[in-house]
Amino acid sequence: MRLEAFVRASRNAGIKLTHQRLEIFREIAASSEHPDVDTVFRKVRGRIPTLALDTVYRTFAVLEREKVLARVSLFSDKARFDPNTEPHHHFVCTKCGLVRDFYSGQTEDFRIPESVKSWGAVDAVYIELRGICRACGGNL
Amino acid sequence: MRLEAFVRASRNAGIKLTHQRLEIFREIAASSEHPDVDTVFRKVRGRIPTLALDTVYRTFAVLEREKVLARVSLFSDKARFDPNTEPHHHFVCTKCGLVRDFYSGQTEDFRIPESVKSWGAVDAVYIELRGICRACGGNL
DNA sequence: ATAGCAGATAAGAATTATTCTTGACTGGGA
DNA sequence: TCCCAGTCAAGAATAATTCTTATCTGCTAT
Repeated sequence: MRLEAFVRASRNAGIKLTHQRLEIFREIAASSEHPDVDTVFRKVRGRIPTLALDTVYRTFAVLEREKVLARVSLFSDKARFDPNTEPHHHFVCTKCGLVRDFYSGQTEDFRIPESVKSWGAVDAVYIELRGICRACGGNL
Repeated sequence: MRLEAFVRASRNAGIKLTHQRLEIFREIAASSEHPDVDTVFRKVRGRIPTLALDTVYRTFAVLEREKVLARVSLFSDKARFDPNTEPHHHFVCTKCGLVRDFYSGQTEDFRIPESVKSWGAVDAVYIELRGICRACGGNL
């Protein structure tokens, strides 16, 4: 169960296990929909009426640093656009945010899992290779 | 050449081909680094000093709608977090934004292109299946 | 070539998401 | 129980994005 991992990670990292953090974690762990910060805030506030939105942000930041959870999508803050309209993929440096295009014929071979097929129709297979670019110390 | 596609698409869509739009498109088409809106704004402003930031946003919105370019990363505006720390992938509905997790053993088989290897070290293969969920009309 | 107009633009205000500041508070070790 | 580093709430501050309004301009029909 995820709650245990959370408790364990908190102790390891020397992070205080507060009521707020517990409820925030409970909320996001209970959902399979990756709710945004504000949604979590409103839900948890039902249980802790004095909760501040900033506490939700800070809690997520801490849990992300401790790898208890991960941010969905690396490119978060600023909008970026891609003039390349052919189907292609990206290599992304998780350190500096560098993005480079690459192509692969292998997407044809990808077998869509049955579970996914039952959720809807798949139009595109997008692959993101995440790593560290040379400038940041990858492949030295 | 991309500029032609842009000019063609503009005419097709009945969009006016203004000086500003041309320069904004030139700027992003010239770069392979998917610069953010503000970077494009500053560069183009060197050539058109009266350019407004909002024009860059509007131009990208129009070009995105006309499919002349695409937004890098679907989840743009709000931060979302994922309590699932095992390696996994996502099915994303491009209409309503629904996100569901799925697993696949096939990432092991993915051959990293040589070009990518030369850019840096790859740590993870993330796959995003994009389509339309049932609720939005997929798989009817 | 020119007029007229639908659509585009600049400028700055407004909105929305996120982070910072400050002073009060608390979990948990000594 | 005391202590204090770390945490919290509240609201201000920042940053990204969008909206409003008045002015202007590309383009089609003339």
